[in-house]
Amino acid sequence: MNGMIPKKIKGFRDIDPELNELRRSVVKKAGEVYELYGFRHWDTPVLEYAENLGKYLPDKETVAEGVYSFRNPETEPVYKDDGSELRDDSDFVVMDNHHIAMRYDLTAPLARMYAEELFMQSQKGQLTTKNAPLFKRYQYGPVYRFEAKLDPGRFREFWQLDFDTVGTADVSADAESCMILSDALETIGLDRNSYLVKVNNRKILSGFLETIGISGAENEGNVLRIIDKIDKIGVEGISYELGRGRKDSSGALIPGLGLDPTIAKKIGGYFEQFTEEKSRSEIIENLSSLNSGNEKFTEGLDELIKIDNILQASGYDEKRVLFSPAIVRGLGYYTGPVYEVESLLTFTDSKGNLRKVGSICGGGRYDGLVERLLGIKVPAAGASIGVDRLCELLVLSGNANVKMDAPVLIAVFDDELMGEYQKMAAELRNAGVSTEIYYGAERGLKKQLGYADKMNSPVCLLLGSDEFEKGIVTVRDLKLGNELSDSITNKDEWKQRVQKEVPRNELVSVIKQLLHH
RNA sequence: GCCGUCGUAGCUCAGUUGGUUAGAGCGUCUGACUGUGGCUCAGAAGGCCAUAGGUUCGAAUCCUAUCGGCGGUACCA
Repeated sequence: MNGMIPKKIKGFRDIDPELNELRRSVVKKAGEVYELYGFRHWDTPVLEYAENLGKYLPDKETVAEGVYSFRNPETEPVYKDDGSELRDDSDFVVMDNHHIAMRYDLTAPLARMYAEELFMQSQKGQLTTKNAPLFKRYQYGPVYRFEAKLDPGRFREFWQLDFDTVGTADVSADAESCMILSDALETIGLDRNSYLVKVNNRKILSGFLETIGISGAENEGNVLRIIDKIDKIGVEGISYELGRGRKDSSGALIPGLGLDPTIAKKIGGYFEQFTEEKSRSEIIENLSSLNSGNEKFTEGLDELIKIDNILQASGYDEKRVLFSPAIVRGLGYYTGPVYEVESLLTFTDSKGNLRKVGSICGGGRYDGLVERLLGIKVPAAGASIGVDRLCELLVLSGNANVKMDAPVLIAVFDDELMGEYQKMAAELRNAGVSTEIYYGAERGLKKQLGYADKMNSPVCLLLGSDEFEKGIVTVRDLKLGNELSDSITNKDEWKQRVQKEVPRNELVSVIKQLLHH
């Protein structure tokens, strides 16, 4: 040992076969839905230059907050904005060990991939917002965040399953995002009543705040961050936090934003109207009546109306997609419609409390993300399923029904017969039956059957010299044995029922029959 | 990060106001059953009571720090 006991890093997990299977089925089913909408599967690397990933660079004050990053062991040229190599006074190319970071989502790498492809064109001025190519892709895989607090379903390494459309400003793409999320979740196996896609528009929020005198990215962000908590602390709670602050249930003091009470009241009053669920048309009506002619607000509202029209035309009612004017989404980069999916499934925790995991998908429109890398505004929209959180939820709520086929186990009695064991195994595998020969060191039959039991093997094959000479195989139906084990009375009789001798040349067909019942 | 709370066998937990040798159930292993798991019976192993200090004649129990879990809060591209 080198000063470290074997253990995994906090927030990282070993994935067992059952969870792997569940995750695989989630990704497969949702991916097929994405493909139905014309998205193609791409992958990008886990590591990226930190500069490309966003503003989260080490060595700045935002340091490593939330990201895993380090220096590239290899030195490479430093580039200027126009893509040419930076040179020092002696005209040598400036080399550096660039900062490298593990991706914290799949959207930033998408922006990099898109921007990388078009960089030269953009430098030559051949690329404009107008002719930026349309690009649709979906992608899944692990992303990494250096989270301080790890809730159930929240990890430092976790999978996301994204789809994005780059190169369109049409909010039809946003409407489609909501439809896709709904379709995907239902294909994965969620009931229509067990989730809700909720939609809002940042332009409406921003416009509203502007009308009451809150503008500028920082002020807006501060307020939005508090509004985002409305689900948790209610309208009253956010009023306090906007103003003087409040004390929470644990007695901790939460500092307020210190806004003028009349402004805080206006904000509270606005959201008060949306605390109960309303139909999309009611919300549109409601928002229209609140519209004082602010440009952003009007634009956002028009987009929402368009989204509603598309959803209606496509047959997505309020059971699937709702408008929810208090949805903010934490991410700073959203510029228009935002959406998230709330799971309504519940589970009981170890203390017997009924719990939810909350949001399982999120997305929205981010018209500025590619611009940061390319200098040209390229509109984009997309969404992501939090695969691991969803899997956790499916397991906890008892909705994870993946079937795992375990292999037939061939018990080993005699090394001399190993050739025969291999031959049986090959025959079964050729017939598509997954088969395993017991290679454990301890060969007591108890051990071997115990292993088969643990692996959940449906069948165990016993072949010793007796059977070999007689040209038979003893086939033990472990699955049937398990079913009968409750009613076991007479051991010998029970053994007779679950075990039979099968002629060697009929083995494959008998096993296939056994497995299919 | 901050506040609170908890930490006793592999797991779930008992453990009296500080008092001798720290318990149970489940699981594991062994045997009854030398080629037959689950049922049954008999037995065994397994603990520096999270770690490190301190208080005390005496600490699983009280105090402090650290680490880990949980809850809340903050942050979340």
